[in-house]
Amino acid sequence: MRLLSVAAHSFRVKGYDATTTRELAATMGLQKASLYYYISDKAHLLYEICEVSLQHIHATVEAAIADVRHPREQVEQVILAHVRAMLEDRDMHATMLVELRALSGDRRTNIIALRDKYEALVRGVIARAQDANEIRRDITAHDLTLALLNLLNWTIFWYSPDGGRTPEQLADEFRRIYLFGATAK
Amino acid sequence: MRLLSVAAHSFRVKGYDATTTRELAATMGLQKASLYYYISDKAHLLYEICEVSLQHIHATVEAAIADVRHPREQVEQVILAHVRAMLEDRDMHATMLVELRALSGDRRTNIIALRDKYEALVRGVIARAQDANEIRRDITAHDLTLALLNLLNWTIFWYSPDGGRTPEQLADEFRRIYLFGATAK
DNA sequence: GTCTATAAAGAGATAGAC
DNA sequence: GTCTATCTCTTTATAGAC
Repeated sequence: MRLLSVAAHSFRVKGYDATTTRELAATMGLQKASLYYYISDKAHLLYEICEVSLQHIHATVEAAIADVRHPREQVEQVILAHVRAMLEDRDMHATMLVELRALSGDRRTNIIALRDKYEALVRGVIARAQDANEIRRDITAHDLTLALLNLLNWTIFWYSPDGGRTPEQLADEFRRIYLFGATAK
Repeated sequence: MRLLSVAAHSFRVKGYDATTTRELAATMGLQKASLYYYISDKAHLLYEICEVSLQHIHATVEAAIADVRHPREQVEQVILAHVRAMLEDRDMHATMLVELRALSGDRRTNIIALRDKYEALVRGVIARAQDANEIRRDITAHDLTLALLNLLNWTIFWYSPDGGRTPEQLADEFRRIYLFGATAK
């Protein structure tokens, strides 16, 4: 639905609270009241954005590792797929990352559950690579996962497609830094 | 000033726009009108929080590397000082990181300048370590800096002091991952 | 599906007394 | 410094016609 994209764009640039239903309606070429034919309330838009975002990332990363046997190669595919998915739709994913706190009640609970499920997917990949002795074991899979998501997620706030680098090039830099470190030659 | 801490806390938890001056006044034990004895407008609070946050991080990191000669040790000190400073006052620094977009005009310009100045400080450390061949040169100092700040900054959104780990322990994990990678043994 | 009109509540900020 | 009272504007959301 196009309304979701319009909302995601405004939510990323101005924030959820600072975006008014009037603006969204104007961008869609509608009157404010007409929005309520499509949505029950403003928070519903945010909820759907977060849901679509997390489901998309989960499915993309899951598909990327499906046919990969080697544990360390799985880690590499997670990095590439995650960066690609995020940067392909910055509006959606940046909104999900930053505006979750604006949700409340069941909506919030559901989105947090989806986020935890995705984290568990990544953590599983890391843990299996540790079992195969391909990833260091002096740091828990939990912390290695948080560090990886730190490294990848923040990118969405400074990346610009006009910067001359593709998501794939950036993902490869992150792959080298994450796996081999900044001191590697 | 205590008002700044109260505001920073609400801004981090609920967001700048979702926090009302009425709430801030109530938390301070004042009437809404009394706030305006201390501030000119609501955005002034956000501006001061961002300013104090960035000045504090800059000063802390600068002090941490002042007496360190060895280039790679400087990088290590940046990691430790940055993580320590951030986690010592999560309210202030998380607000600065997320709510900058709510500022406009000169206020926004000034804060972005402070942020750029801090990034330049870190980039200088990385670049000198590259010159000394202590840090890999197949990735630009610019990108190595962004990757490092990615890794460190996002932490503030999931770190809890109740989690059983100190900022120093986390900083050491980040140091190992950033310098030597997740595959190091 | 989309409109006009409007209800109902909440927001930031100011005036002026004490 | 802090108060009460209030202004003015903006917000989300609904009613009901077409």
